[in-house]
Amino acid sequence: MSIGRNKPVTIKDIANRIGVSAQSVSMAVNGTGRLSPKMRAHILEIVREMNYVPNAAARSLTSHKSYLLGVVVPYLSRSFFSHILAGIEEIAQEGRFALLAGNSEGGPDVEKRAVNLMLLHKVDGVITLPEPTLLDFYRGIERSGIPVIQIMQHIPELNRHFIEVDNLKGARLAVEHLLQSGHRKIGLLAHGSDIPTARLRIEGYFAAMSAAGIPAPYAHVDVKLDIDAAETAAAKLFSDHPELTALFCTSDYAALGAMRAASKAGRRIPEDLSVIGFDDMDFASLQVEKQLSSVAQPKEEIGRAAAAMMLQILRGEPAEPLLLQPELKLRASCRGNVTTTETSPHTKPSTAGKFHL
Amino acid sequence: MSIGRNKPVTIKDIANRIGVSAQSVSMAVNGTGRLSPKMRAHILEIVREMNYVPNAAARSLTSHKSYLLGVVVPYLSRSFFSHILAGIEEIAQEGRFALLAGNSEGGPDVEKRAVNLMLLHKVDGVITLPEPTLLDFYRGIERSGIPVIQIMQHIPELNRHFIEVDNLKGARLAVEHLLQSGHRKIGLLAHGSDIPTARLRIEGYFAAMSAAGIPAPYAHVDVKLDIDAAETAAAKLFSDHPELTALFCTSDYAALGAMRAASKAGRRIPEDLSVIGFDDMDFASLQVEKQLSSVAQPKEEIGRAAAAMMLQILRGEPAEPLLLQPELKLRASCRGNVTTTETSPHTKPSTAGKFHL
DNA sequence: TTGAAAGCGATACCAA
DNA sequence: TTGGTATCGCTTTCAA
Repeated sequence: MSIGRNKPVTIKDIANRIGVSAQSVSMAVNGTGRLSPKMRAHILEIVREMNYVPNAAARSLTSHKSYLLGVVVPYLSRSFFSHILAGIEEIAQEGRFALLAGNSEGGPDVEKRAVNLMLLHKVDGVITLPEPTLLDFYRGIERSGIPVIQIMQHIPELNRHFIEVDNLKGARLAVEHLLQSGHRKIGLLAHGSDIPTARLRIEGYFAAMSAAGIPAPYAHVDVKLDIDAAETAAAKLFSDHPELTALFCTSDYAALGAMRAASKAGRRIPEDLSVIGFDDMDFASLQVEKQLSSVAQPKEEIGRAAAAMMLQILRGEPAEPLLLQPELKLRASCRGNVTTTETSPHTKPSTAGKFHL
Repeated sequence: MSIGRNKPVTIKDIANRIGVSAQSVSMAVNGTGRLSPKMRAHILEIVREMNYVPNAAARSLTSHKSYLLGVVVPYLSRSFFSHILAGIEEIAQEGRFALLAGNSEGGPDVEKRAVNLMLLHKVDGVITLPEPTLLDFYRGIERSGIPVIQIMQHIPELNRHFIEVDNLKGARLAVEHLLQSGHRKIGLLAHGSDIPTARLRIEGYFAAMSAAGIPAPYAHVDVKLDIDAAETAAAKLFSDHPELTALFCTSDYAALGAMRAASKAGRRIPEDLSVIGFDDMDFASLQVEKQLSSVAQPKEEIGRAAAAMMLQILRGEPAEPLLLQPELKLRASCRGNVTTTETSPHTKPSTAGKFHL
């Protein structure tokens, strides 16, 4: 066994071996240009035989295409973003693009660092969940010819290349369902009203309530995004408004806090209180008993759509912004609904795989 | 606003502008070689002024270092792997490495495809959760000079570069805790005994039981990795062995199924039955009431350790395999323990961030 | 339809 | 300490 790395086969080696020029080989490998079918086939045969692997760096240098896509999300570790990442990967890989993944840790400076690292690697495009203050930064990137696609939230001044989910609609779906189930005293437990997406969910609640002729805000608390804070706030809400029969929460975390508060206050779910959350986090369906109803965002689909839009743009085709539709997942936490233990598809481990995680 | 991409500044542009040679600039930028401090400072100033960004592809071509790290996991979307990925990213980025993320979808062919894509991009190293049947494939990669680091599970014949978690110890910790809490009738709900890591967890149970002088297997079911299957199996276990007071499950999914079965059978947790799972998935701590005790694997740490080992190897330093220690997280599902609602740190959304996911 | 030659942008090696 | 030059592997442009 040799210690040093054996030099990889280059396009020239192939060319010399067959006795053709380098770019004939290039053309054969890339399926471009005009080449006699016979020649092409022969070259490809030798390519396989000699185990030739093209060098993407060299390609990138001459062709100005790296086949690299950069993706930055606030927290790589969080389930929500990892589902998006997986969606992006699925499509990117089909287009023979590799994925450069970066973590912004929710801060503009780290985000910049992460994207700059990608820029250095000459990514063909960047998919990001952009920090609004980085408008100029991203603008510069687009000006340099690298398309930027925004997901989940977008900077309107930057471009019209974004994929979002209809948060307002999602909230309306949830509240309308509660109304249709006969609830009138529906409270709102909102988190971070300074976050645009959260704002829309709040608006959705108001819209649905006022459409039903119910003066709103009926009972509204705004809390920091924290389960414990939500629990405290919900407890207060319940004692201030004992007549509440339903609660819409703008996040599953908030809903979890609320359910804990309800449980401690001796309010049974769903008999005394129906609860609907937002995001359909894994834990919503993975409760032992009272599985949480939630407005699900099509996470993987967001990723797929973003990647598809990117490929489209890179092909030079125009792209329209996309507003994806959320879906209300009804589970045991709502009165009048099935109480069977349901497992949402994406969290259900396959029975066949070799990995159990 | 110009349509075309304005040509990026190259090292030559800088050199011409100042009147020095190209490699003086290169040296200044990379902090290598000998250069008068004055010169170096001056160059760096101009570099900043002209907004020079090095071209990683060109670098890769000459230096044979791409500063790209490939990471393949079975399922990018799953929380477990995304935490590992985040850990890797953290260290990689500190070393100025970018991350090429790939999804193997639990199958050898996809895994190969994913890694091959990375190879094409000339990654400096590959971190993988390897499919055992790909021994020869990975061997070829190592032979070509690209180090491969294995995480979670490893192919012994490949190399000694792996990071694992002590599954046996984790299981022992759990069962020993149950024993110390006074339990004697401790059941085992195991999943996929064909998976090496699962095997070790089963062994850990046996080891702890026999060390305590309790004939084992006491009550043992082996199920497919599926919550519903686990529930069914657990239900049978409970009716066959009504005397059981505790249950160790080799995964949190199995434990969830068991808790559901217990609930339906009218067995209260933890009064009638203590349950401990494995993996400390997000949903374990994010239960409304009965939070699941679980053996936690240091997911992020696995990633960090893997990346650190990679950097070490790339620096030419030798590396020893690492066996990380699991930690028993005691929660409400065990008798005799605190029943406060606890949120595990990594799943607790920060109160400060702008993102709520 | 194919071949020869010129870069792409950076580093490494050698000479000064 | 600094500058020239070859070269990395491939694509592209231009001739043939």
